[in-house]
Amino acid sequence: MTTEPREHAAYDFAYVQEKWLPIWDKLEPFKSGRADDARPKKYVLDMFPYPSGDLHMGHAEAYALGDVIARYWIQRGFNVMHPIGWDAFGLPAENAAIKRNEDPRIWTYENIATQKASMRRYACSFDWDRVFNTCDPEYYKWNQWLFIELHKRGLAYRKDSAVNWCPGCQTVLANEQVVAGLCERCDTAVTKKKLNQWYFKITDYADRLLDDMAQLEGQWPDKVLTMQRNWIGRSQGANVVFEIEGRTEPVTIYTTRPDTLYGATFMVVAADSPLAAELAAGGSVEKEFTEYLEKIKAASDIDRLATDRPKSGVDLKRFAINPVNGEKLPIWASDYVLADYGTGAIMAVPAHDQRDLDFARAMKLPVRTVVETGEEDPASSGVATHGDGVMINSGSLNGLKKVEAIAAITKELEAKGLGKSSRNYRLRDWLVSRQRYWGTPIPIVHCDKCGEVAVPADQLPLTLPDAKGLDLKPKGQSPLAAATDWVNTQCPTCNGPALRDTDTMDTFVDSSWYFLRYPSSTNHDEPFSRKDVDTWLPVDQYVGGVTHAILHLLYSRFFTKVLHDIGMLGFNEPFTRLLNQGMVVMDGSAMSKSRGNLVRLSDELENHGVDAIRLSMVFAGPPEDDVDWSDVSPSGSVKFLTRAWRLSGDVTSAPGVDFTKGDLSLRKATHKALHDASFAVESFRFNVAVARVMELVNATRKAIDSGCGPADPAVREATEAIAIMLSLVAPFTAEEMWERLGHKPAVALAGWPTIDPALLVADEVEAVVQINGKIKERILVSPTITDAELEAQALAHPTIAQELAGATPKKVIARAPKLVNIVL
RNA sequence: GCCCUCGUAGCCCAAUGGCAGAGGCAGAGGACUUAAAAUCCUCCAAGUGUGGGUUCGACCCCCACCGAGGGCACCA
Repeated sequence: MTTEPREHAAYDFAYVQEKWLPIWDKLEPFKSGRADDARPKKYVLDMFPYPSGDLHMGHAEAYALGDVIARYWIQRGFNVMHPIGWDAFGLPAENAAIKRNEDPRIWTYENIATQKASMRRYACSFDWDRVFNTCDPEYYKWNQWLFIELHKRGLAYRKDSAVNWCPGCQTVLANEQVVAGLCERCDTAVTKKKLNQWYFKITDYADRLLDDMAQLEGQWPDKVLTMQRNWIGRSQGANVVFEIEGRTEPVTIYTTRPDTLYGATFMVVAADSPLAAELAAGGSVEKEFTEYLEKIKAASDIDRLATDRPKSGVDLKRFAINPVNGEKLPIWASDYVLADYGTGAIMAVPAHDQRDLDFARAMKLPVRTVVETGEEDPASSGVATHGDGVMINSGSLNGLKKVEAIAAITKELEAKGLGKSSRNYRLRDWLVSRQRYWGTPIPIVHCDKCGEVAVPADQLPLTLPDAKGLDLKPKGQSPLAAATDWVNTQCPTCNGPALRDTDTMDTFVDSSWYFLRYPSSTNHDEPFSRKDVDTWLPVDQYVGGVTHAILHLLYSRFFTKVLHDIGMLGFNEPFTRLLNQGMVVMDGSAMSKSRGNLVRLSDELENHGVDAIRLSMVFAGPPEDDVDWSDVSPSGSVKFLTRAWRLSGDVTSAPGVDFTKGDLSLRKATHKALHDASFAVESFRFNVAVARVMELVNATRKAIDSGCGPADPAVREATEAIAIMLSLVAPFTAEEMWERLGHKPAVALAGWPTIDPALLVADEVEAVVQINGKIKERILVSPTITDAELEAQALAHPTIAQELAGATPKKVIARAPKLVNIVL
């Protein structure tokens, strides 16, 4: 736009936006420093977007918050890297491609261009030199390289397993794509299907993923740490060996309560485990068992997850021998025991485990209490007791407490070779295969002679075949399988005919290490250089939605640890500090087209301007809270920005004027605002920082209109401070103010004003005098007064003396210079 | 069922255990104006979900309950 400035009495945000964007393009204020930069580094990272269309309100909030942090540290003199890229592989592009019958690349790169242009207009302080997209062969080449590194170390492997299967979409689903038992996209009930798939062995890192969280304590939201702990779900217990009648091999069970071993009255094996099938085979129960197995396999996740589901199972008519007392325990098969947790078999102690008790009552099995807790007998109450108590009916354990009994029995079992202390995890290995087109091809060749062979590094990237001619519709097999020219290849080892793996990688692989690539985004020889990561990593501040609290963050932590072990990284946690912003909602619920409460970002920007929208997002409340757009007032933000902008036109002193000659009370307000705003930003209370700027704007307005007047140096000092503070939130307004104040762009690089500590202390402060906690008097005292002096002044005060009426205080608490409390 | 977070003016939100109010929205009145808009000034409001406890002193710490939101969910 080349319109001349209108005669605008009011601040014209549209004009100001068009005016500064090309100037900033030329200045490139946010290029992070290169090798010779002496400033201390800060790596501020926003979670990269998925290019699903243009930016929406959620992006507007996230990037506004990340920008405040990045711009703050730049002003504070740090060499800030604030990069952006696109998480560009994934199903929405594939679905759009199917619908439009074109290559997913077209939709993806168009959307990236759209989002990039919107980010520029939104004045994000990104370093545009470091951009990459995960669907660029130059990027996914390194996914493949990393896959092979994991494969070399046994951390990438294939296995048969029952995976989530959506009959509607004809594809496997990740756990996170199954919402309440339904496919998140088509709402079809998800079933299980046995498939041979690739996994990453994240379970090898379970303990470190848990224990290293100690480093993150206080730096990450507690909520996220708790969620990760629960997700990993480490439990401490013991494996116990039970002999089985008529079977050579004993069966090992896992329990967290070995102390209750004498209370076991039956054993349960997972119905879908090989063990259950073997124990049922050939016996009178085989038919009944097979029917049961068919029934539970047909059950959807919906049924399986129902909380009040009655227990079911089959008596296998076989017996296990309790190692501590030789008792014969009937063995049952049931679906309440999971085949892939622990050993897939449990000892059932109905008195002290609710599930076992429910099962025992349903099947009329005996209940034996072995911990006397003082509560009602579980056999009659139907409520299992979990608490501590005294062991009974337990041979050598009788009389012991829970902890003592666990130690004693574990030791006893270990001595006899019948058991040992053991740990289990809820965390499962990460299923990375996807039967989809738009992802990173798995760089493995299957050869009849040589088995699975990694594609040699010099043949990477293994690029996706052209989408033209491929049917991308989901049909249970990867679309890549149909690209016969691509699939048929030579074995890299024996040069014989071989087939490529046709699956692609989960897109979470792409995002698990992208933050390592930004410092080396143009490196063609390695995924990242050790020198670059040593310079920039770990990420000092990560900003993103809480929706990624578990998966993305857990996977990234896992990758970081693996790369640390390989020797490519010198640290083991990728993100030092984490901020989770809330969502933008409307009238209390998430925005959606179907709900009819969608607010379009482009409309809001059109109506109120970029700065007002950014300000509204930041000022709406604490960043981790949801922003309800019906509660915020963008027009109020416009009003405030206009008010601030007007100050810059009122200042009449010249740039460079000596501030120390300025009005003292306004100077104090300025320095206090700078001090408080710094503190607020550093503790993520951006809304409070904005409130401090508003106060200073009000104080400056008053000083101009009815105080020291526009020519006072303090008015310039205050207005310049306002421009600099506003540059974090409202860059256009701030830049315009900065120019009107007689400075050259860019205000983003002006530097945070130095705070004079002498101006932060008041000459006199008001101290409160309380009697028995009730305020009786306020007195003006020096801020440096001692406790004793304050106490003396308080007691000598006429009002207080009168109140006391000669009574001797029991106690006097003085907290100089704020208050005195006299206790009678 | 288990775990986590949060309840402060009409609304959004502030308050290192020390005067409950910083800021904003909405509302009322006034100045300016022929009038309106814009702008400026002034005013308005809760005793902190409920009940206990610790403390000289509690919005803040502890316990119980009520309410809202979120996470996990047959993990032995």
